[in-house]
Amino acid sequence: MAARTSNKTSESLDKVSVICRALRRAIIEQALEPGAKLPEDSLGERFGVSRTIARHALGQLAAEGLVELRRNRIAVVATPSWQEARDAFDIRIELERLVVRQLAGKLTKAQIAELNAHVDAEDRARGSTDAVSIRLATEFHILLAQMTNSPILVRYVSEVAYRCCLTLSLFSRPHSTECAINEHRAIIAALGKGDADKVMELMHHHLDSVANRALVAPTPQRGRDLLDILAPYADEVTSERVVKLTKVARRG
Amino acid sequence: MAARTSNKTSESLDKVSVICRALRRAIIEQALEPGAKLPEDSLGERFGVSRTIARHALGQLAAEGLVELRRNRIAVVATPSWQEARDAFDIRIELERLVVRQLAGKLTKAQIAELNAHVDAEDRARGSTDAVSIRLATEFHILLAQMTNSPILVRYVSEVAYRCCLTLSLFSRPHSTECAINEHRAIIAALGKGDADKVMELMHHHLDSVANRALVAPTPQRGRDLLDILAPYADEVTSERVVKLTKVARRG
DNA sequence: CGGGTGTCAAGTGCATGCAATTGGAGCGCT
DNA sequence: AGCGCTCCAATTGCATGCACTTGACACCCG
Repeated sequence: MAARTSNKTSESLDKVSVICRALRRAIIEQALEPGAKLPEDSLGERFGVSRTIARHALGQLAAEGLVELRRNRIAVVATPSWQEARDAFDIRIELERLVVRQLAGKLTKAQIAELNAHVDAEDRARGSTDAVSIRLATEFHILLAQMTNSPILVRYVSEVAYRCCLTLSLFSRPHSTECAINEHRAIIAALGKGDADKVMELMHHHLDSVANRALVAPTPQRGRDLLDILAPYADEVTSERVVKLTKVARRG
Repeated sequence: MAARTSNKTSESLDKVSVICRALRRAIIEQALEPGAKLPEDSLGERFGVSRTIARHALGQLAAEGLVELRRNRIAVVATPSWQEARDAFDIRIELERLVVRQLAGKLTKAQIAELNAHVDAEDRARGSTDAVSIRLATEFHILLAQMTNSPILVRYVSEVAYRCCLTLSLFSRPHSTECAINEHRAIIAALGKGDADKVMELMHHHLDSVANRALVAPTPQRGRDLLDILAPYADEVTSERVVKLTKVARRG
C-alpha cells in the first residue's frame, strides 16, 4: 500500500505469545525456579522488546497461574503451596478422565502412532535431566487433550498440567518418570481397545500416583542471574535486536 | 517521602481488573452481545484510561475466553460455537461435581445460610430480565466453588461458568431459570446432609438439564452504540476523568 | 550500639506518540 | 453495472517517557 510494504515485519507471530512460550518453558523446566524475580525491563532486554510487551506477557502468565503479580513489586515465578499443588492435581484428574473418556475407541491409527512416537521420545530422553523428562511427560498429556478437538479442554488441561509440572519440579524425586512411561503406554493401549471405564481408571491411577510421589521436601537454590538463565530461551526469538542487546545487558 | 506524598493516587485498586470486571459483567448480562466490537480507545475513553490499560484488560478477558483477539483487528466478544458450548458444559459438570464432592457435609451453618440467602435473592429477581437471572444463577455456582477454599478451583469454575453464561445468553429461553432455583435448593439440602454421591448426582443432573435447554436458535440483534451500552458499567469506575470524558465521547 | 529517619536507585503504573496494518469509500476501467 | 485499484481514516502494535511506589542503605540521635 501507499509507498512501500516492508517485508521485514511480516513475521507477525505476536511477540507477547512468543515471550510467553519462552518463559513458560523456562519455568516448567525449572530454569526459572519458583520465587525467581521477573523484572519487566530485564525481560524486555533479554527478549529484545519493550517493557510494555514483557508486562503483557507477565499478565498472561499470571492468568495461567505460573507467575505471581504483586502491585508495585517485581513479578515472581509462582510458588504453589502444597495444598494448591494437591488441588491442582485433583482438578487435573477430573479433566483428564474427561479427556480419555471422550477419546476411548475414537482414535485413528495415525493418532495412536503419534502417541506412541511421543512415548518413544520420552523413553529416549530418560538419560536427560529430570526437568526435561517431566516436560515431555506433561506434553504427552497435552497431546492427548489436543486430540479431543476441544480448544477449551486443551486450554484447561494445558494450564493445569503446567501448574502441576511446576510443583513437580519443586517436590518430586528423580526416579518418578520411570514407571510413568509404562503407564502412558498402558493408557494408549486401553484407548485403542476403546474401554472407556478402564482407561479412565488407568488415567486416574496414573495421575494420583504421580501426585502422591510429590511429598518430599523442596530443594531451594535461588539467586542465579536472570539474563544467563534466559539466554537459551531467548535464542528462539528471531530478531537482530536481541543480539545487539545481549551484549549490552549484564547490568544485574 | 521526598517532598510530598499525594493522597490522590492512593485508590490503587488496579484499573485493569476493574475494567475486566465491568466488561465481564457487561458480557455475561448480554449488554455486550457476542460479536460486539471492542475497540481499545473507545474502551479507554469510556472508562477514563489509556489504550494501554484497555488493551491489557482485553488480553486478560481473551485468556478467559470471553473475548476474541485477532491480530491488527478490533477485538470482539467471543461467539462460542454450539460445539464449544457443549464442551464447556461437559468440563463444567466435572469441575462442579468435584466442588460438591469436596463440600458435602463440610459446610458450616453460616455457609449454608449464605447459600440460602443467595437463592432467596435469585427468587426475588425472578421478575427481572433474563440476563440478570442467569447471572445470579451463575454466581450461585461460583459461591459454591469459593467455599472449597481452593483458589484454582474457584478460577476454573468461574471461568467456565462465565463461558457457559455467555452461551446461555445466546441460546436459552426465558423460562429456564424457574426450575433451576429449586435445583439449587435441593443441592444445598443435600450438601447439608453430607451425602456426597447424591449431591454429585444432583449437580450433574442440574447442569446437564440446563445445558440441554440450550438448543434453540440464536437471536441476533447487533449494532447498538458501544458508548451507550457501557454507560451503566462505567459508573462503577470512580474517577473524575470518566465524567469529563463521557461528555466528549460520542464520536462513534 | 540499636532503632528510627532521610535519601536514593530500581522498578512498576500508566499515558502518549509514531509506524504499520486493515477495511472501505471512491474512482476508473472494462 | 461489475470488477479492480488506489488512497484514506480508523485502529492496532509497540516503544518511550514521566510520575509514583518501594526497599535498602546510610545516617543521625538517643
